[in-house]
Amino acid sequence: MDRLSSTFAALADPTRRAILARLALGETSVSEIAKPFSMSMPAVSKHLKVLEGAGLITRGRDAQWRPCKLEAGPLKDAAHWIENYRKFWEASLDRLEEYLTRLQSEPAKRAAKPKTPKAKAPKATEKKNDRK
Amino acid sequence: MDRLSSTFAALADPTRRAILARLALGETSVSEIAKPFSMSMPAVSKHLKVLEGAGLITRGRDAQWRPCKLEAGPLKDAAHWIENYRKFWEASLDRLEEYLTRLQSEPAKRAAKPKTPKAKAPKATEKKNDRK
DNA sequence: GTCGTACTTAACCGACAGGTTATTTAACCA
DNA sequence: TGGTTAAATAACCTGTCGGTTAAGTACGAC
Repeated sequence: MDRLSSTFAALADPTRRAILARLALGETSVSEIAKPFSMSMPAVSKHLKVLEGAGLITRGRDAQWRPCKLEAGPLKDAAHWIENYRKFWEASLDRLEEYLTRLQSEPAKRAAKPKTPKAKAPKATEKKNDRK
Repeated sequence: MDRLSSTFAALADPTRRAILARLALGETSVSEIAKPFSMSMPAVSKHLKVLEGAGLITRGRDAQWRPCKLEAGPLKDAAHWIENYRKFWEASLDRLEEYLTRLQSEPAKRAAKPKTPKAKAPKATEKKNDRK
């Protein structure tokens, strides 16, 4: 699997995101990581393996402990990929603001014709509404 | 599934990322989206369903066509989540730069003792190296 | 109507993800 | 040497993913 895919796949699990959040506070052992979760050690171990496979953590050795450490490199690439779409969500916000502004500047439209006979359709305030 | 998880899960597939890239160029039909891929229409349809489920696209209706449109809102949340880890990868880069700078400023160290007897270990340039 | 086009849904399949329990490895301690 | 703790691995189970083919639906055109 390519790097970006395995990064996103690793981030798709809330348990793994929580583990990363914990590791952001500092390097720590597996059992310490496992504590907040109601699942077996092997399950946590598997999650760590996924994170390690994605390059998001590295594991050292300290006696019988295997300290895990956050490695945010892949996150940088993921952020960079997403960044290419920034203009789209910013454009959406612009459209929302424009819409709200228009609502404020002409508030009479809807109240003006309160009882058009047989007008069941809601006057199509938005262009098209195909949603069910 | 929570929003962030389904967003990352949707992004974990290269086909779906390619679809998003195509939609960034503009709204288009399903068969148009399917063209670059060597897979059946139902497969593409499933990918679109995943993207729609994650809120990354919306679908309209134009006769028998179902135009797909990029909705980058969830990407914004994903970017925001990742952003919390920016300091970590920036810290890594700082460490790398520091390392490279140190290498340049003292280049004699390694060349100075070319044949220390039995010194197999590479003089531990880094503080601790638990890496395998 | 019925024909063709665009697309979705249904049913199926192999592979993998996420969890379990039981066993094994690795290291410290006495 | 044997015992304890930390963690990984093995074997297994179930559900979901990504793909298939075949059938169904929605729409425009004739």
